[in-house]
Amino acid sequence: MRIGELARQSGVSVRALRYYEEQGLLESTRTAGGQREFENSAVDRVRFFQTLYAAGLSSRRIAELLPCIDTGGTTKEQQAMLQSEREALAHRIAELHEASARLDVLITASNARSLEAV
Amino acid sequence: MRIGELARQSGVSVRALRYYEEQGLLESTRTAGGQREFENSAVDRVRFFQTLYAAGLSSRRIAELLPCIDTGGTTKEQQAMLQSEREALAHRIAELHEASARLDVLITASNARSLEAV
DNA sequence: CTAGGACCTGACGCTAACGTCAGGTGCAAA
DNA sequence: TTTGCACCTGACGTTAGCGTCAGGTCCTAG
Repeated sequence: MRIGELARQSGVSVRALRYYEEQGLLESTRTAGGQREFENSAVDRVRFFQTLYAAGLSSRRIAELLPCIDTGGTTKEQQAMLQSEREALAHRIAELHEASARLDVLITASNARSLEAV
Repeated sequence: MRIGELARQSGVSVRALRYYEEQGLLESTRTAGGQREFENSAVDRVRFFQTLYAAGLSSRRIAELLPCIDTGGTTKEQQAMLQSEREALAHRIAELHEASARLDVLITASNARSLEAV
């Protein structure tokens, strides 16, 4: 499929797709006229990137993890990278929980005052 | 305390502290010579900011939430803001879990292959 | 064959959260 | 009083992840 179709199906902009390719995250063949041609599997791949981006990974980091993603992470180094990334994610999740808890304190404190007023 | 001391105690750079003040997140008095003077409570405040930053909030967003933080969020709008922010956090946490799960699949798949080799 | 929408390659623009000078002042110790 | 480190105010630099022209080509329907 061409880039516009991939953009529609994966829900990102054409510009973003070209950027991903530039960063080495996506591959494509070219038509005789020089237009990009993507595999159908690129749709899932791009969606996966979105998930990783949402989780706070950078393009560079995703590119580093790509061999693990494509080959399944066979070497020890790749295993270690996946592990450390998962730990980093766990750390980030904990931070979010912390922030959420802090907000909860504010919310419930305010509710308490509202109740006092009654 | 002065800005360098605050930086040390809160673990952020002097530049960052000036930036926070510029964004309306921090207040300070000035000495006769024009140097910033901070309350001791600023240390916790800055650490709280770090927590919120880590959770993905922007300076602007934190500034919007400040009235809730300082007064405890009394008005309905403030309550609504805190609630919606907490929901946004929950959403982000879910995204992180999703990403973590995707990584797990890769890791365990690889382990499975390692076992096959045995 | 032609219109015109999709695509191409630069290349500059943008925002956030600071980093990093530069050039000058405050302040506390000796 | 003289160091000399801490602090001050600009103001430009940096990075990521695209957005957005500009100017030109491809492709396909009619």
